[in-house]
Amino acid sequence: MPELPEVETIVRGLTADVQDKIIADVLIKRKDLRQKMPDNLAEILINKQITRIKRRAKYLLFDLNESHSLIVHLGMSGKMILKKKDPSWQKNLNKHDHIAILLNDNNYLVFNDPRRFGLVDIVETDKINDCKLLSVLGIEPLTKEFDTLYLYNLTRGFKTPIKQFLMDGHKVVGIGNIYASESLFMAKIDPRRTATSLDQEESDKLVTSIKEVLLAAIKAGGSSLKDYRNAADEAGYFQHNFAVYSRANQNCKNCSNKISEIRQAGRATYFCPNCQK
DNA sequence: ACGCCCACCTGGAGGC
DNA sequence: TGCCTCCAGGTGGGCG
Repeated sequence: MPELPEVETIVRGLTADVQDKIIADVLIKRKDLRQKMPDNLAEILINKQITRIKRRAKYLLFDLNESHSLIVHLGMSGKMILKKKDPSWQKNLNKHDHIAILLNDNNYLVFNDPRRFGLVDIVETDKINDCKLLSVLGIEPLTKEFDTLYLYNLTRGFKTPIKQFLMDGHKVVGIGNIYASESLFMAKIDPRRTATSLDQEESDKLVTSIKEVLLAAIKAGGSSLKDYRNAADEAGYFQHNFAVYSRANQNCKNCSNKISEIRQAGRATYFCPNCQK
């Protein structure tokens, strides 16, 4: 569920209230997520200060005393929510709350993930870029390095459809099923086109569109289709601005033709066959 | 290496 | 009410 804008919204939401706090206690209820939590996770976390909260791709990163970094991925259904102080915090956890982190102001962070496609891991901060999860990641789309020529060169030789290419985190990170459809609509590019078929002009439009769509979604606090919530447990509202996603058979906002829904690699894709070539 | 398919897991929605 | 099928913001492993 959460793509780059949703994770970024959580990072921004947590920063003011969580940065510089010290971890006072940790309760782990369930370790068997997509990847099993390390056995020594709680003992590493306790008494560490959360010095910085960052995002890389769709990962939340919590730097701890410049020694370790806590890595959290929300998968499809994960939430990371800051809850107000509660003397019975350990007893009042909900179903699918897998780990709770008590801070020294007695507020506590809860990671909830019904489908358990997410994960929680801990690595030494100076080795974070070499760790298995992060070392394979592609470029951040909101950096200046991600420009027309970068995308043009990156796509050379790839016959996979451009929509699937955009969703491949080994190439470009953060773009999931919603923002891939939205970006391609804005760039007027057919999602079924092969990646390598894009010329420089189209690469330019696509780079611009990706950045615009992601920034607009961050500004709107992310998209909440069903269960996405920010750090304060509130819904985002970018879903009201979708041009094509989940709008099958509705009118295109440009030309008023019907929006099409197709399946690509098992995922729904939405596009306007009239506008997108 | 690339491109494709599948699995992982739970819950909500809709059909009958 | 209940049962069944399909669907969902992600990702990596395994195959040819």
